[in-house]
Amino acid sequence: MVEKAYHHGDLRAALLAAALESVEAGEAPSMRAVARRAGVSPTAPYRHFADRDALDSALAVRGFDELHEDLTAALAEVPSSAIAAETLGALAVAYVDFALRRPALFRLMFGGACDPQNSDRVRASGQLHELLGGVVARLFRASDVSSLAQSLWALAHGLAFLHVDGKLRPESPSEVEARVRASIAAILTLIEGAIA
Amino acid sequence: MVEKAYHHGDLRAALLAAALESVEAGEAPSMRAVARRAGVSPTAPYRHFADRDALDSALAVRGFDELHEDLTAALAEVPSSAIAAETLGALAVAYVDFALRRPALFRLMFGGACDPQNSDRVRASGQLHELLGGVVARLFRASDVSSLAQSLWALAHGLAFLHVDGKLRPESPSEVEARVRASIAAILTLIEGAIA
DNA sequence: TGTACATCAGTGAACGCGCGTTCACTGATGTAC
DNA sequence: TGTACATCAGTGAACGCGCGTTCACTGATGTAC
Repeated sequence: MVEKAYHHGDLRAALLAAALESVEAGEAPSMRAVARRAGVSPTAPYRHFADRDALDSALAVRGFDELHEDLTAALAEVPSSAIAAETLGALAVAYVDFALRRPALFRLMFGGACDPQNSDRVRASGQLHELLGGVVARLFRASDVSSLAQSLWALAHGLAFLHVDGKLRPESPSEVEARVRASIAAILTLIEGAIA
Repeated sequence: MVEKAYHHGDLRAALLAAALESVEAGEAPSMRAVARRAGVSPTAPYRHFADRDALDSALAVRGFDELHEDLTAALAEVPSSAIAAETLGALAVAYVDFALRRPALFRLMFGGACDPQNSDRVRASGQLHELLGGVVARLFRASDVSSLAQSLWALAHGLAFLHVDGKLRPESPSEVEARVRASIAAILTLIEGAIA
């Protein structure tokens, strides 16, 4: 699986991949565990990540980037003539879907345990802010757009977390998917009714 | 601070209190750390908790119980003539408030890391389900109440988590409080408009 | 094309740490007579 | 009330573990001449 050579080629990428496997397997992505998984000596990661925190941050950044891509892709599939509910629904579904596909990564991104100073991380999560804020601003010309954007993000975020944590009635993946859509529809329909 | 005596009196309670301090201080509530904080030998906790997991679960149960109390209290202060938005707003504010006052406990409760089999824990989080479901059922006579309840819970939960994780623009505690109210109001007003 | 050397990526031994958990123990408490 | 004894809560030494991190190292790569 791992190309064995003294110089690995792209160990940094391999380590990140290993860390992702680690984290999705429910293990903490420790420096040593990640090195082990990548088939490399325990201290090799230090050539690519200053310390444990840097590894965590790099993982989180990757998560934010992927989530951003997913949301962008979801947005691209919505026809520009779509009403707000359709657009927001698509975004929310993509958001929850990401969390369900990558539960541990999602938790790591939002777990808050690791340092919020890391600049890449700030940038990556900032992109999310912009994307969401932009969409809401485009859809609603209300005065307090930021508060509405916050609420909508929170709705998707809460659905994601509750499902990831299994705090809702246990269901099969496809049922979960359907339920999420139903929940989103429930609120979005009400909102649409008020706006239209 | 700690009454020094061979027989402690209520070491279990003291350990739980120490664990809460631990967790709110940002440390992991390890068996040893908790014992240390309670001024007791490293193995004393084993008289009261089978293992590390039992400690975690006990903490989570306590968290769920406290949150349930907070929500019940918030509900009691809402006049019975209140419209849905007022009732739900009060609940959501109490929910977010709990998360902000006890961020680490909140994360522990919903972090999902520890075992979901624990029966006390299932009971404690079940009580939350009932409370929320009951309120929503009372307020709305809609057909799919469970999906709506889920959405509303998710909204509060998402707001709580985003604030706890500092994913929203950093703000002073009082500003956070105001913003939460504003966000809730933003959506609830729309819902009210659709229903009234 | 060939050699000398600097650079750099990965090694492996070693450190000290806090952890969870076990064990045989001991001191305090409470109950039976 | 007083003594004997069972019960139980807390002790402290000890174990093995994986971790983060350091260090001096070595083998591969690439560049200058």
